[in-house]
Amino acid sequence: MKLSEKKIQKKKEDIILSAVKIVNEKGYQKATMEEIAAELLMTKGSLYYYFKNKEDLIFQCHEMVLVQAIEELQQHINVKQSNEEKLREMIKTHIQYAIEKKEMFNMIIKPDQTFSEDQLNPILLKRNEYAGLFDQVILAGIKTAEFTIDEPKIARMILLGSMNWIQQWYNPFGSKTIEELQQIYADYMLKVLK
Amino acid sequence: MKLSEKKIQKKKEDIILSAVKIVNEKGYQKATMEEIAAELLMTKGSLYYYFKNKEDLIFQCHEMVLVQAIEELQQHINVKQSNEEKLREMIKTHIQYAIEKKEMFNMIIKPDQTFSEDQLNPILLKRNEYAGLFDQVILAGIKTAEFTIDEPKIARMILLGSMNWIQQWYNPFGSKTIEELQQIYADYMLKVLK
DNA sequence: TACTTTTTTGAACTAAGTTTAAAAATTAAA
DNA sequence: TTTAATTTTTAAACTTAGTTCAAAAAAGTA
Repeated sequence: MKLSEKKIQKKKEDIILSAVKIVNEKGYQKATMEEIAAELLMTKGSLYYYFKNKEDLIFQCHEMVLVQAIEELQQHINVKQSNEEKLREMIKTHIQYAIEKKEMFNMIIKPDQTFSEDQLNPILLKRNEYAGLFDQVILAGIKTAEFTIDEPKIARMILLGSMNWIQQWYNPFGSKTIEELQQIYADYMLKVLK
Repeated sequence: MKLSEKKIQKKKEDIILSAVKIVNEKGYQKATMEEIAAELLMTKGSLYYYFKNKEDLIFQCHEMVLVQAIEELQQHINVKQSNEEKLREMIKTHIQYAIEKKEMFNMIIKPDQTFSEDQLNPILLKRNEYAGLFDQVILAGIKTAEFTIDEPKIARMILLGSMNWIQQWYNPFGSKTIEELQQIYADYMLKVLK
């Protein structure tokens, strides 16, 4: 009983990892069930033993990636001192994700293009959890007078929106390195908050 | 000759309008050729007499919408006086589009999720044309010392990115009206530029 | 009216997601 | 260790949406 459940769990994770890999390469639409299965030397039919359908599989990929991202952000909140410093680190982390996990990130930020009604709600909850970490730091910064701003929620959405946009134009061979972008964005975003 | 060409042109426009309508309602994926045709009391096969394939049809929808948007922006540049005022108006217009033409806007801002290599280039050119209008005003504002900023291109991408993001969370029944949002965004974005 | 060209159609084809009955592999029992 | 039960995988069939195509219908022309 216990053993076979672990085995099935392991298999699910393997499939999720394969799917994450292929979605990262090709995006949701072009990642076919066949290719995801082939990666593991299976046939696509087998995937339906573990997942209800493609949407369910990708949903669980989504969960895995977003949970990791939240954990990573959380660490930054715990470590740094001033709220400005915390936020700078969070901005850097977010930009890193936006650039390096582009396709998966895409599903996370625009879930409505991928998922249907019933899956959308838990996704939006997780996303709010992520955004809430930024809110925490912004509100704390307002309390300590590091930031002065009337609309913290909108400011946060400006922050995330502008950062999410980076992956639309970022070019690894462009004139700016990731580090430079992280620096510039952190600076400009703090101008909004101050 | 002339007459029949006009007739065919008219028909193409009808199809494009039908497609724009349905894409606006359902997004690219869920807008089927069948439904687009049915709207005009045709069968889907007929569409292929006028357009090479779905991508081509949607591409031409894209062109039509983006050309209109550029024209509208251009008018704001011509009318207003200071660069700050121009930019405020442009921001308001952009936000209006982002909210009211959500699905079509989506295709425009994330064309890589919809189009393939060969169609992508002309699309990116048009998009640059649109973005270029913002650059114009930002650079003019730097010259007149209305704005002080080292990275005008990145600032522009922050502007557009944060505005494009609005449609992800905007809710017509939420606590902020479009007009309030336009005002707040214009204010916050100018904090970045100043 | 008869002929030609344009437009539309409906059926067939393809590709990808999904279902399913049966085969294969694994596990448990005798 | 053989047999039976259960789990897992498969291959084929099915569905849906995009696409192609030959033929029919409609429109235009002489």
